[in-house]
Amino acid sequence: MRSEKNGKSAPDEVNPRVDIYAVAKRAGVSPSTVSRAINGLSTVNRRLAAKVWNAAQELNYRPNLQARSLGSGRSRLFGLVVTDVSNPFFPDMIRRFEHHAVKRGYEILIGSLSEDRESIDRCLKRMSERGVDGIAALTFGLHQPIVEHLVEKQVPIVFANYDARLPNSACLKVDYRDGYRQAVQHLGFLGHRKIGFLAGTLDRPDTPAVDRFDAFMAATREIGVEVPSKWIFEGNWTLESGIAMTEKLLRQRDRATAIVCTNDVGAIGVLHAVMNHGLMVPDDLSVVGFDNIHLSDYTFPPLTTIEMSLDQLSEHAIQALIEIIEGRKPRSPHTVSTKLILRRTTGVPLTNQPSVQRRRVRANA
Amino acid sequence: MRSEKNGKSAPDEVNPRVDIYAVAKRAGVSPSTVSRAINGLSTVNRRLAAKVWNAAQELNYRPNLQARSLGSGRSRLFGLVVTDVSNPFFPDMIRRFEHHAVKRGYEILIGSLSEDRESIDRCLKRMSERGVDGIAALTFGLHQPIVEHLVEKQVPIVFANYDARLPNSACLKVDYRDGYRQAVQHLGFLGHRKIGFLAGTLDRPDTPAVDRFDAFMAATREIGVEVPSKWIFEGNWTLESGIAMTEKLLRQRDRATAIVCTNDVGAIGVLHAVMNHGLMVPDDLSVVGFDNIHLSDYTFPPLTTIEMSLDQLSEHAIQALIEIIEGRKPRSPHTVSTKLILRRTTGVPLTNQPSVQRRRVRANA
DNA sequence: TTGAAAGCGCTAACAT
DNA sequence: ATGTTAGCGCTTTCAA
Repeated sequence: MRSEKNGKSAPDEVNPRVDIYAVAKRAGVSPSTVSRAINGLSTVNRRLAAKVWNAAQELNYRPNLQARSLGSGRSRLFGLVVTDVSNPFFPDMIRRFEHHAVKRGYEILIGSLSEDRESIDRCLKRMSERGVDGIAALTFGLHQPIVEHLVEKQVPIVFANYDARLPNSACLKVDYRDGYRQAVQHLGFLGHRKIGFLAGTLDRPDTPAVDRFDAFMAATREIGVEVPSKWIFEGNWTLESGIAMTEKLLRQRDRATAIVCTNDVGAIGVLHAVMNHGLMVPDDLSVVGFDNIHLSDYTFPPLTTIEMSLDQLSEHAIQALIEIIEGRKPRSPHTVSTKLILRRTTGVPLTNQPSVQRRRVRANA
Repeated sequence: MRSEKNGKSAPDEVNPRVDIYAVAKRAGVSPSTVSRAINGLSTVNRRLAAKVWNAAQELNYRPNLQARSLGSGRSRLFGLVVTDVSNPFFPDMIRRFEHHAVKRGYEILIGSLSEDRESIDRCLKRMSERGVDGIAALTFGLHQPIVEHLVEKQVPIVFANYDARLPNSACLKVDYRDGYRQAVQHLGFLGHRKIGFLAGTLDRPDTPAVDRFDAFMAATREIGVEVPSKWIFEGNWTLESGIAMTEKLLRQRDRATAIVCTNDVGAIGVLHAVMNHGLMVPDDLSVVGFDNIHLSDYTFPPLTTIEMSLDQLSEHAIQALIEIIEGRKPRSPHTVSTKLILRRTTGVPLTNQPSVQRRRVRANA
């Protein structure tokens, strides 16, 4: 017998509790019928269902989702695990994911991982205590420790570009190949034959850095363009490494006329370095990014880049999770498409014609 | 009698359910004692508490937070309501908020609002069904409809720069004055007397656009600088309006030598427009942004801007919410500090000396 | 200080 | 198709 629970204010005569019993009473049916009607079970007589809906409306009934979870064993909560790199690309992903989750009736819990084991444990523990129905690990790396942590649990999980080979898991496949193919063919079409690449850290397999690099190499091979190793610059995803690597590029005697990047932030570093040298993009160097982060539309000049569909990524992740939950075998890897976004950082190669610079600046207006 | 609930797999002999009863049994105490020990109630005998903790450890006990919520009436969930403008500043805020919430043992539910009434209703409904313990409305505007929606509920809520005068509400005060004072004094120190302002939409009161504008005007007044209305440009927060307003500025015969902005995105528009005209920042025009969004460090040149502490904002919001929940009267408006971040877009005014342009570009390297 | 037991609001197995 | 009822795992009152 509690007179007043800590949190919610206690119901009284003036403000009686509105639960399924109240609704049931008003609709003249049993609580289970209310539950069934509210949840849209098809086994409910249409007329009764209508009465329930009316009663609920009149009483301004709001289901208590906590209770629902406890009763059903399903929380309608998904965990979204991302890495804590200050990558401007993640926030967008979070928003899209949130959006699609809500559309499907789910809420999401966000977990940011750093590299250390402890942050992973804490995050996964949090999720499990809240009873998430599934986890989307869009970490692009860090798969192994997550898998280890989850191997005994039964919670459904979906990875990006990583096949965990776990019972309740699914794998999303981002089509890097197609994106880089579009970019490289575009450069080839403009007349570039000397194309470089700004890579991320390539020291570990199964990372997006490696996947993207491979995709680029495959694409150049396809159009018969050779990429000597001196034009492959291993950076680390940061603006700074983009700048540093570009300095290196600009110092080379036989330099590439275009550079394709692993990510937009690195590409922006390239832009800075080129400007700092008093050279122009795209005349002196064409550059292509990857991610199509919000700000890539705001660079000077606006960055040509490859976009992966964050909407598809989120939708498919959620779809896959729901399929697992409902016991349907997720059909073949969901694939996430990519496409080239043409802006102003690619053009025909004009090496050794520095005199056009000023004119070009104005032409951009 | 259920043989197996839909969601969680049923416990069996090999994998028995680990709940407080299991822990109680192992520790040789009652379930209530376990509950009390786990929740750190001080009324528990230290030795018993230790036994409980051990038992919990050994069984790898994880509390079920759904059940906890249902029992206690507190969900340990906060709603974070933001506006859906594609403002690069919100993602950062979400991250910081998330971080601090988790530190305090809360999870957050994100809701993005558009202007329309329906999205507000949907969002607030979502939050109330999940039983959030409080809501932080960091919408910077849109206060009124939210208040209307919440006026009958008792859920604690905190606004930014808006005093709702609701029973369970608190107000965070962002110190715009100080930030713009620092910016204006910095410009004054550099020798600027002709300072313009790029405003947001000023059509409604109680918006950050107005607050920031007022702060700027107060600051110029303080140092005895007059700002004629022709140097006040009303934009709408976007890059495009930043560009358009700058075109206008550059066309004026007697033009300002510096422009202070309502936000970074607008300021970046200014940067673009200036470059498009073949002019240089800061020589031809100094510019100051506001927000210190991630990308403002990546512009060319890197943007001098005013930062408001997102950490303080989140921490204070959560603090205020917790104070309300615990019945303590939140002490006077929590204030959020701002500070000028000096980068490369401000310098001494060099109007009518366009010849320095090229040199300057290189000097930035 | 500790234990027993009655809820919290809902779902789902079982019976009808 | 609908009703009855026993939980879901925890908190908290009340009694000891």
